[in-house]
Amino acid sequence: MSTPKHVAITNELREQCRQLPVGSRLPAEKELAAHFAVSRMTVRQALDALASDGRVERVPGLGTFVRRPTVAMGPNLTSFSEDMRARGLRPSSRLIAIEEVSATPEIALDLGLDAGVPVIRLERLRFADDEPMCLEDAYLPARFQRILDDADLEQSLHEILATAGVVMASARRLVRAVPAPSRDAQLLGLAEHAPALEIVDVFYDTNRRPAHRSRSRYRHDRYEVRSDLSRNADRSPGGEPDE
Amino acid sequence: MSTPKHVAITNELREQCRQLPVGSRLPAEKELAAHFAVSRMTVRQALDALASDGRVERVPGLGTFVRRPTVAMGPNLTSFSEDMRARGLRPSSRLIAIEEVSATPEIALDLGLDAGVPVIRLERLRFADDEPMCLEDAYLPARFQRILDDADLEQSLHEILATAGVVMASARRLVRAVPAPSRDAQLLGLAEHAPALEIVDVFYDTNRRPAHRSRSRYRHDRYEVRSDLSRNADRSPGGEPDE
DNA sequence: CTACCGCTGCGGTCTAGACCAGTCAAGACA
DNA sequence: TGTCTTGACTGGTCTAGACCGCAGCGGTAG
Repeated sequence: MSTPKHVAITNELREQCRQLPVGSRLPAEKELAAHFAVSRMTVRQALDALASDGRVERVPGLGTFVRRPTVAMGPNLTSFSEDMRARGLRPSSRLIAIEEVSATPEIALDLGLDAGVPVIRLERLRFADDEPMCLEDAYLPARFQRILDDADLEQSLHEILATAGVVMASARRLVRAVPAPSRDAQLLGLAEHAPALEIVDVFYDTNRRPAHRSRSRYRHDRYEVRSDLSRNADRSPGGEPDE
Repeated sequence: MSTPKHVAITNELREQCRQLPVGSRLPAEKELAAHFAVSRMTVRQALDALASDGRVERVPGLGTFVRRPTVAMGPNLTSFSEDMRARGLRPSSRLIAIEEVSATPEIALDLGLDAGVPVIRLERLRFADDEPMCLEDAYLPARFQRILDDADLEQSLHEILATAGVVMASARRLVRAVPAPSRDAQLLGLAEHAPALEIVDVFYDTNRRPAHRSRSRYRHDRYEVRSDLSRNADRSPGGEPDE
């Protein structure tokens, strides 16, 4: 048994959540424990993971409920695929390149690696409703090689990694405007020297380890970033886990 | 006992982490369990919480170590002046226009007014260390007329309003890339048709009333937006999971 | 001296119970 | 009819063990 039971159960339940309607109740912990033939504590570990991912909401005395509304942008971390679906568009991708390259100092810094070590580079043209939306240039640590080897890289990278137990929990984001290089403009269907919205994300997994660094150039006429700001953006050290 | 043991232990250990040097090792789980007179699972629950907060790093076979506190500031609302100072630059402004105009439908919607009512329009060229940084086109409800009459509009608008008791508490932000119109490019010192980073903010005061709507076009080569994303950016009201 | 091997201590996982507090509906009582 | 009690749920907390794989150390064999 290479993967821990609670990880397997987490994945199994995550898949079920995807298919269940929002708001529906999951089986009780005892029932899940019986169904998976494990102890209740193990089921709870899986449910805790789903709850901290925001996919599920646990209500004492009532049950555990599917919570899909992962709604809008704002301070919420979303993958391209989630983002597009939230905007009512159908995401798809075309793989342009996948290769092993040496990490540049910048990439190495973002991924917490030494410069020059091998990393995986992934270039994808991403579509929304079959229209080009952005060109993505992504880098991942070489330790994900096996995961990516078995995966369909025209699917959501975040879902591929999540299935392998690597869940993105936070990200550092940089947004700027750049003139689209002519190759990018051509791929995106833009005029020469049209502006592009460049977003550089460094994603961290649940262990606070950098797991994915991407630079995406979006069509300026098809994409904008929404966010909400507030004066008191502070996380409290208080005991209450919610709110 | 009103607070669960694992919460109390979490708080106790968090305090200890603050005082211990970064990188130092915490006592082993067994020792902590003995010290707090609880089971090891309870200690683990506390340590899991600290680990997911990033205050502690757990290394199998070695121990649990204090991590450097991660700053991870959320999306903070800042005025242009605060923003520039935070980047180590000296903010200044040149007032280009102040006038009373009729609200367009878009402006009226953002400010919660009826289309056509008079609003105050303010156009300012904003500098950082005396170099052009952005061109701001701002709209405010006419009720602020008297406040603005007495103010030096080359200072921070947010500070002027705060002095009059109108404090900005939250904002909705839109970020996109646009080709700079030639007049804007000229004022900003950009080449014709260079990209600009356009940020549209609608600021709300402490009463959740819209108070200020601005569209700023930033030089793409001098400005970028940084932000932190996380998976759990909960929404406030008591939205129950049932339909 | 080096290479290997086993020991010990560490966190990671897992179990099979237990009791608590909250929710809610059904039944008992006024 | 209306209110109260009861009990059968739920998830929340907690225990006292167990075995695993990994890291580091020290001793031993080459």
